[in-house]
Formats: sequence, C-alpha cells, structure tokens
Amino acid sequence: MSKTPYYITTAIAYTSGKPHIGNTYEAILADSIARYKRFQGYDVFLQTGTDEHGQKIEEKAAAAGVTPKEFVDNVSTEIKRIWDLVDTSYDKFIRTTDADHEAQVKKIFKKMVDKGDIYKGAYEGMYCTPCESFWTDSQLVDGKCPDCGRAVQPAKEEAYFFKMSKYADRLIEHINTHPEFIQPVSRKNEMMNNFLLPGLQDLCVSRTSFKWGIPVEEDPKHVVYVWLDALTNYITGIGYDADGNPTEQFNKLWPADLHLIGKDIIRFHTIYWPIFLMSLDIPLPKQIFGHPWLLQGGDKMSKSKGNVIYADDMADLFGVDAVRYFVLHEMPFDNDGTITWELLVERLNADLANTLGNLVNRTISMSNKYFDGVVRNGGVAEPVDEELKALALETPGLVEEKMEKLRVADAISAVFNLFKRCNKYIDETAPWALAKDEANADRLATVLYNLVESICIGATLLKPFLPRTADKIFAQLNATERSQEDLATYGLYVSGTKVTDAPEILFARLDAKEVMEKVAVIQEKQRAEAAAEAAAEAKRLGLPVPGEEEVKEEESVIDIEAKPEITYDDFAKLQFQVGEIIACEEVKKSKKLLCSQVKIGSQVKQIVSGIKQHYSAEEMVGKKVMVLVNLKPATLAGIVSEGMLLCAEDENGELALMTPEKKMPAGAEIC
RNA sequence: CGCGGGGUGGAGCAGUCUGGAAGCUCGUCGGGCUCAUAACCCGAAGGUCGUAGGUUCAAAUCCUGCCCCCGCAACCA
Repeated sequence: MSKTPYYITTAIAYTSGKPHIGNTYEAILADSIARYKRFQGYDVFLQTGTDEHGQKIEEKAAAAGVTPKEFVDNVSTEIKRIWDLVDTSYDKFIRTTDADHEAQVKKIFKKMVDKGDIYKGAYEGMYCTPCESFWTDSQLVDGKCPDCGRAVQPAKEEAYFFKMSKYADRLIEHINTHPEFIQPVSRKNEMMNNFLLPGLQDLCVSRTSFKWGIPVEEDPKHVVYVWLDALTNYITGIGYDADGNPTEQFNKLWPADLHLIGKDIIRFHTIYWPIFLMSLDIPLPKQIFGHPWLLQGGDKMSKSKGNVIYADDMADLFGVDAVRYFVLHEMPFDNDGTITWELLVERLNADLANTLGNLVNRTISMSNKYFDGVVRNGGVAEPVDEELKALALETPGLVEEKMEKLRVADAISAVFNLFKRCNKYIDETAPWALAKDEANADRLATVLYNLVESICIGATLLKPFLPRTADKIFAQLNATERSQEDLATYGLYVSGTKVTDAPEILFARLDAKEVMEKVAVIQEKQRAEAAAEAAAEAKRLGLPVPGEEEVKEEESVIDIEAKPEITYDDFAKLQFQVGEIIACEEVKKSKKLLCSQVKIGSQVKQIVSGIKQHYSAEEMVGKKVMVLVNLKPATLAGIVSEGMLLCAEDENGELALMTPEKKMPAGAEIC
C-alpha cells in the first residue's frame, strides 16, 4: 500500500539579505507540519528555497561590488545554512537561478505567449532616465522623480502583459466553491473585495529596466517578471515540464497540498499564481495559508537600531529547539505575534526548563534513587492514575485536531499540558513518601512507570516540533519514538528498562539579566554592520562615504546628494519672503500636517506643512519663518496650500524652521 | 469618510465566527512539598472585556456612534 503524498512548500526567501526570525519562522512552521504529516504516515515532500532575481538584488550586488550571481550565491548559502541550523527537514531546496528552473520558466513564458495569454504591449508612464524607473502620476513628488528629484519625461516602453481578466471568473468561482483554498478565511474576503470583484488589471510580466532575471527566449532584452519566475518554483522544483513531459514525481505530488506563505504575499499566491496555473492547464494547489508575522515588540525591526532578531543569534543563546519552541508557540493563528528577548527567556524558563526539563530530570533521578534506574510496571494501580492515563491517551487526538487546522501553537500547548499533568501527578502520588516504606515498592515502581510512559507519549508528540529534545528524552529513557497507532495504547514502555544514570539537563534556566547583556553585544554588532552597509550603499550612489568610524564622533555634519548646478536666473525665479504665522491648526486625519495662516506683507497665505511631529500648532503661532511664496498651490489632504515653509532637516528627520536671525517684518524679501 | 489589524486583571495572549457563569502563561501574595534545574503542587488578590448607546431573558461575543494604538498607503509644498 503506497503512502498518500503530501506536498508542502514555503515561500522561497528573497535573497536581498539575511533572513530575520520572521522569515525563519515560516521554515520552522513548514518543517513542523511536514514532520507531523510524516508521523501520520504521509509521503511528505517539503520544498523551500530562494528567490534570486530582480532589480533590488542587482542593486545590492552592485553596492557590494560583486556580480549578482556571486551575491545571491552568498545569500542563498546563508539562508540554507540558517534553515539547516533550525533543522528544517526540506526535501528540496530550490534556487530560481537553477538551470532547470530557468529553462522551464522560459518555456512557460513561451507557452503563455503561444496561448495568447501573454501579449506584447506598452508600459506608459513618467520615466526618470537616471533612475531607469517608471512612476505613476501619484508617485511623483512635485512632478519630479521621487527617488532623485530630477525631472521625468513621459515615456513608453514595450512590455509583455498577462491577460488576468481572462481567468478572473474561473478563479472567483474556484474560490467560492473551495472555502478551504485561502486560509485564514478572513483573507479570502480581502482578496475578493479588493482585487477580484473590482476587476483584475492585466499584469506586466516583463521588465527591460534591469538585466538580472530570466531573459525572455524570443526577446532577450526583456527579463521575466520576478513573480512569474518565483511562483513557478512550486512546479519546476518537482519536475514540471511545459512541453508536457513532467516527471513521475510531479504527477505524484501536484497539486500541492499546502503553500505556506506570509500574509503580505497572499495576493500573489491566491490570484496570480492560480491564474498562471489555469493558463498552463494544471490544477490549483489545495490550500494556501497566509500566516501572520512575528513582530518585534515596540519598535519596528530595523538593523540600524540593532534590534533585528536573527535565528542564529537566538540559537547561540538558547539552542535550536528553544528557538523552534518559541516561534511556534508564540505565533498565534491570525494575528501578528510579538517577539522580544525578554519573552523568549520567560518561555524558555517557564515551559522548557521548568515544566519539561525538570519533569524529565526529576523522574529519572527518582528512578535512579529508588530502583537503580530500572523502570518496571509494579502493577499497583490507584484511582489517581486514571486521570493521567486518560490525558496521555487523549492528547494525540487533541494534537491531531489542532494540526488539521494548522493551529500549531495550540497543538504544542496540548503536548505541554500533558507534561504539566505529569508534574501534578508526582505531587499527588508523592513518590518520596512511598519510598519510606519498603511495602510500597510496587506502588512506587508503578508511579514511576506511569511517569516514564506518559513522558514517552508526550515526547513522541513533541518530536515534530522539537526533534532534538524528543530524541534526547528517548535516549535518556532508553526508549524509542512511538508510531501513531501505538499512541492508542498506554503501557508500551518495556517494563524493566534501565534509564540513564546521568540525566543531562535538557534546558538550563537562564537569567534574564545575563541574557540581556549578551543581547546588547549582538545589537552593537548589528548596528556596526548596518553602518557599514549604509556606507557601501552611499558609495554605490556616488555619495561621499562617511568615514566608517568617524561618523558618530564628529559633531555631526551631513552630506546630501548634490543637485545639478543652476543658473542665477533659475534662482531668481524663486521668491522667498519672511512670513509671520498668525494662526495654525492641525490637519485632522493626517499624522504629519499642520495648516498655518501666514502673514506675508499685507496678504495672508494658507500653507500646509508636514511638521506636526516636530512642532505643535500652538508653538507655531507668532514665529517668523522663511517662506517660498510663489510655489504653485497644491492640495494636501484636501486642503489648499499656497506656499512652503522652509526647514532644515538632519539625518534623523528632525526638522528646524528657518527663521531670520534678526528681527524682520513679515513680508521682507529673502534674497 | 484611504485599506487593514487591534484595544480582555501589572505584562503577554486565548475566548468573539456558532451570544449563556471571564480563561491561559508570566509576575505578586499566602500555603504545601522536598524527588528535581531556588524546581514542582495548591490557594488568593487583581478585570466597568477601550467608550457610549442598541438588540436580547442573557452581550467580551451581534448592531450603531465615538476615542485610542499599530502596520500599509498617502499626502512629506
């Protein structure tokens, strides 16, 4: 009887940099599900990998002074190292730069063109030549390129488009008839209401603005859009062939049972990907789960703040299984989870060290103390045993039920409830009291046997989540992992087995203060790295590179990008005057805007400024400031603004209004 | 009226879909125990479930208004 296949994937990680704990979470989550499914008897195939093309990578590589390929080789290796570090049991690690993947993408593209689903059209918009970027009108800043501030020209560039609308109705139908397709369900409505029902736009699926991608076979100045390239990894990785000769593996595994992805890319996976598959005439994956994010508490994760949490730093401090436990346990099902070093220490101490580690340790210690390590079923049962036994037999079902729904955190909690019950059982039976009377030897043996048996059941269920710890427990108890069927029986631990006489501590308790000291070191290192990267980036853009070490020491100076030279005539077009702020109020529904009435000579102009975070409306009143008067009025947040207040800005975005250093009347010209 | 998420004892969360005695972990306090990693077990204090209304025999849960926080987007004149 052949086993039922189960094909699960993670999103492939983008190789723009080292993956933080949020990315790693996905790998660990997928791994746990894969391991659990294997335990259930499925023929599991877990695929993960790296997404390696695109403009961003081309730029990063340039900044680092290496070729894109060298760059992604590096990062991909690093990602694989981290996946391995956290014991991800993937069956295939695909890279979108793999030759066979690239070859298939070219064929897939051609197939879609031949089918008429991809057509050549033109991309129109405003183009910034130095930046080689198209911008939509709404992206332009002051009619200029938002990146470099230079003028843009209307331009037209040929590009390939995919006819999304052709398959929209079929997709809507599929989603409506397969409620399990998008998980959690709340995401389904989001996709329907925001994208599908309003009507799908054709998707631009080629780029000519950069080189680092898979070239379109027939038209090599175009490279294939990264998402078309990346999404197809799920089929190319298992042997899809656009010419109709897929491998046996593909036939066996496709359609995938589960695509595990972050909630940010649900759109690509539940709209574009299914439509691409429809175009290729192959079935859609059975389920797509957009998991929430693991967020840093308080501040947003940022390398320059030094507060990004990486899996390898965590593993160094706490061990691999502690990392796995933490991310799996802390991640709720449909809200974002929080991660802080403090919470981590709490979980480690409370659950792993106290509840689990100590349980195993005290059980083994007692077995050694009272029976020289031999655990035998003394055959003296008491009513108090029943509750423990019942929970041990019930827990596998609870775990299964939670795993069915991908509620991994709840599944782990169920396992730990069993361990907690064991601790309580020790208290109820008080083995040390039994040990005082030789007549109770059989009862004492029974109690310890029940404990060891229950721990074995718990460890078996724990294994998909914390494989190393489970194996350590089995080794110490001189037992082996149970099969799923065996979990229906209580009492399979071989009576008379000798447990280890030197129980190793599974998880040592940690002192939060000591941990935080080590964390401080890590954060300092990170800030230094971020500074170095920023310097490399500056270099790439041709900016003066801040001396690595000097940046912080010198009383800060700032270098900004030089703008092209202008003539005096250019300058003379600008009319600056001193304005007196006679009234000011906050613009409601805006985080940044203040609306000021500014007296300039005998007239009053209304000016909206993005300085709410630096000045309160009250303190603005009465200030004399430098105003650019003849700027074309614009509407900001629904309010007309007839000029611009000038400010100085430092590297932290701190703003300071420019005011005349001697007393000047409102309206005085600044020239 | 941009989109979305959220506001539950000191902290972090579950419970909300499918109304029916407010739960978990940590922390605090008290007790027990001593096999164990100062651990484990028991008990207690502590919550107007953001707010104001509505529906209902019954609302954390359903409906409406408002306030606040967080992402994204966007205006950064």
